[in-house]
Amino acid sequence: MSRFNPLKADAHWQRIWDESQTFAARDDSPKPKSYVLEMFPYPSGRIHMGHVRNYTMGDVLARYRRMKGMEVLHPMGWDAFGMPAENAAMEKHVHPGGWTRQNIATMKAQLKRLGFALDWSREIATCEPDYYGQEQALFLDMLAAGLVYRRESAVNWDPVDMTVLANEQVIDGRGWRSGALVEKRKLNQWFLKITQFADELLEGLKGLDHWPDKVRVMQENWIGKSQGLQFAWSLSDGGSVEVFSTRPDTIFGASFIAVAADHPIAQAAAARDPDAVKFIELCKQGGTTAAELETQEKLGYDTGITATHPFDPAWKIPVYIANFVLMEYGTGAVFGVPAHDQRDFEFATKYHLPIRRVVSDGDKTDPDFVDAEAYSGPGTIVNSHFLDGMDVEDAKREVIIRAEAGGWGKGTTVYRLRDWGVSRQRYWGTPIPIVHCDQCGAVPVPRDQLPVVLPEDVAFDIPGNPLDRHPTWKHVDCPSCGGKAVRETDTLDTFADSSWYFIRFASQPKDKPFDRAMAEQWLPVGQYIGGVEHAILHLLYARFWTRALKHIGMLDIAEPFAGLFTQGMVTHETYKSVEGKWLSPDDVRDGKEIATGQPITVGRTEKMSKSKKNTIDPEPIVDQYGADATRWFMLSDSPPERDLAWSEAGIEGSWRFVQRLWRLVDGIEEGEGNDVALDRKLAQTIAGVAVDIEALQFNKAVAKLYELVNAIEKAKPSASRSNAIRTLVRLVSPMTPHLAEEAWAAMGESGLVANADWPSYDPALLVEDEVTIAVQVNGKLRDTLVMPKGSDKAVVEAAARANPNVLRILDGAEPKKVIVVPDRLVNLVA
RNA sequence: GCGGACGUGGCGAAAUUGGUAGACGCACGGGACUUAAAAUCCCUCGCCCUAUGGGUGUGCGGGUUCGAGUCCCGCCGUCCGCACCA
Repeated sequence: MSRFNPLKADAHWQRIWDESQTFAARDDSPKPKSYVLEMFPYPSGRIHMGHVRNYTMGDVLARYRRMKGMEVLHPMGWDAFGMPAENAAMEKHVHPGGWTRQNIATMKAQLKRLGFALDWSREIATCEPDYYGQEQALFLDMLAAGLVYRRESAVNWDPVDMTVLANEQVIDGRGWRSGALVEKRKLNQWFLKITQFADELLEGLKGLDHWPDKVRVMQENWIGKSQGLQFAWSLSDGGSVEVFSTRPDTIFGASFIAVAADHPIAQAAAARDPDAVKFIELCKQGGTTAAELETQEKLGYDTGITATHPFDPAWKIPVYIANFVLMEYGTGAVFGVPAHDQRDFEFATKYHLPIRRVVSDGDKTDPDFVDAEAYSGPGTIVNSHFLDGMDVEDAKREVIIRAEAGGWGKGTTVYRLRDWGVSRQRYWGTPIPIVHCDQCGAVPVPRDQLPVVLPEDVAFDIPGNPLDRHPTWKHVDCPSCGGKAVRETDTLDTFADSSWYFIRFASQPKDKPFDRAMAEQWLPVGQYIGGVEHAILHLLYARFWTRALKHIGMLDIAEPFAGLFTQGMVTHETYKSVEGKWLSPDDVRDGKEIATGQPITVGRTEKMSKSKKNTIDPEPIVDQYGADATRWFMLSDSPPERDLAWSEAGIEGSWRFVQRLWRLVDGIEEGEGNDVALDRKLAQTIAGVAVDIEALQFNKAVAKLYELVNAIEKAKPSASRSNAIRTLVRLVSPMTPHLAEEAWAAMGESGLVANADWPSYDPALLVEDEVTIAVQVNGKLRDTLVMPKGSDKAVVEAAARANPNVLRILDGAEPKKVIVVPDRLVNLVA
């Protein structure tokens, strides 16, 4: 009996798939279309296990859908712009383009070795002018439609990466890539008007039934919609201050106004009062991490100004500068209602401001609020003149109506979402197709001059943007007046590149970003698979970009990804030497460090990372075990949304299974006669595996296939058995495609198993004719009965009563009650 | 603090949505084959006990039910996201 040799088989079948263009998606196919997409990789150098897991899942689905008769678009490309290329350029003195293209070549070869059913004819790399040039065209389309603007703004400046970051890219006050503390700077920046779509993006989430709730909630929170009243208080210095509140119903509980440290009122106070300056400085020192915010005291500085209550000219409250008010949110000023907001409560307690109850808490209606913390729940409005007796929601409406009627306020919706700042002071990105002219201002590059190509001759010996200091590149004539002008030297945030690549996969004409009809044939992506780390950034930007294109009338697709699946990480044990240094799995054998023979300590199983040295390079694994065993392991054991712990034993197990499959095929004996039990098992497996793959529950599909293999191995030769083996080859082909092709050919089947149909079965076989019925006494299992399916209740009850175990336990007693669940169980209650 | 997910053998996990808990895999142990090893095959495998049986068992404490991993109430713990959001 032979062994399956992946070294030979993998390359052989990969070449055949390649040559016959097996997985090229046909645009003109009459079959129903299906778009399966995994998040395209950044070409960092080599693929890692996370890629293998991600792409294996998508591949199984793509291959399965092909077998089910669908025309599947399953493309691959490269998110090829970005900073690591520039860092490599600085460290290793290579060109970012050369470095990136070399990485792409390496990683493409690695992906090919895993036998993914990808349509490589549609491969795109975002760093090539035929891609980013079309992106520049889209940028200009958005500009023309008023979705792009430029303004000076305080931006998040990453001093290590020397570039601006979007709000989404600042995590706990630090750059998402560099981890450096982000500074505020004023710069002229290009913005995309994502806020114009805030409500659409929020509402659209409701229809995304095939997205994880977690991701929908995260996006919902990020968009952060609040409805309330924006209104003005007139001030004792003759001015006024605009505040925003979601609780206008508590307006009669106001006891102070608080403004942000960089609010104009604070600035004005600073101009006349040195103590105010000191306080503002203090505010700016405050940290922004979770822990710091939690412990940070609410501090205020009384400006001496008072504000007049809009409903009572005689009612004055003080105006404070406060460290907890953010200039970026709402109007940068709030009115404080200590009784019904915990933050205001703490502030009022510290500065001895009145705490007035205006919402009843159960029976408590007393205006003197003496509770230990603020009450923010529902209730009836009290101590509030004309609002008394209303519930909170009615009172909100009433105050808004009166404010609007009185002309001093307006019902408003405020979003946390900010416009998307896309300017990056980097070289390795899509050049922003704009020319700055002293006479004409910012002028779009004419369409016939696109793409604006990145110059190749750049140097990275000093920090900063090489485009900015390039001797010639930026100096051009103004497209409008012909006078001397300079190019925009900022490039687009690379998240722009990944915001529409899935459209370009569906349609990639030379002369435009995409063909509308062609793109609409494939879109939306039916199943998108990737890491949860993109839950906000990439997925929100892509949703926005798609809606922007719809708004412009370029594409009639509202949501780009109908189905989303976020897969778990691949993890591995961590090891430390006696000296406490991280050790790679390669340095460890039998609990000892190979180099020193010293015992090692096994740490937590964690996400594979270079810093903890617990990575496993997929390539040697594929060398040793082949693509199929590697793929099989990626699908086994752990549910795909959870983490998968890589282990030597696990991959060995997968390897054994691949060989077991091969032995079945290799040792196939044509038998006579039917084995109905095996026929049933086969039918159940065909049906069950299909359900599991469709639900992306690969671990369950794997378990069912093991069961079938166990059953076939135990079965005696019969026509059923040889049929089961032939069918098994098709069932495993999405997971272990090389072995399946090899087996398919060995069994004398024609064509490729990749083009075979998913097996069918007789539905009658799914119906068991015998069932095992549990026999319980007082809810405890005492025995089981095997009976014909659909047996009469009375018959089943009689059989249960006659059961020796039951007789012994009942000991002659008559059951008080008998529950018979047809085909499931009998419970005798004594 | 807010939001979300989760908690089942030594480990990864399953359990048709209230009906035989632990399918399937990994590991461990025993055996067969072999001069030996590898490979392969067979058996055992939640825990406890007086063992062809019985008790107990799905983070903890209650509850509903003939019957709870699943439903309800109250806790504890782990992970993830957001956060002075007005």
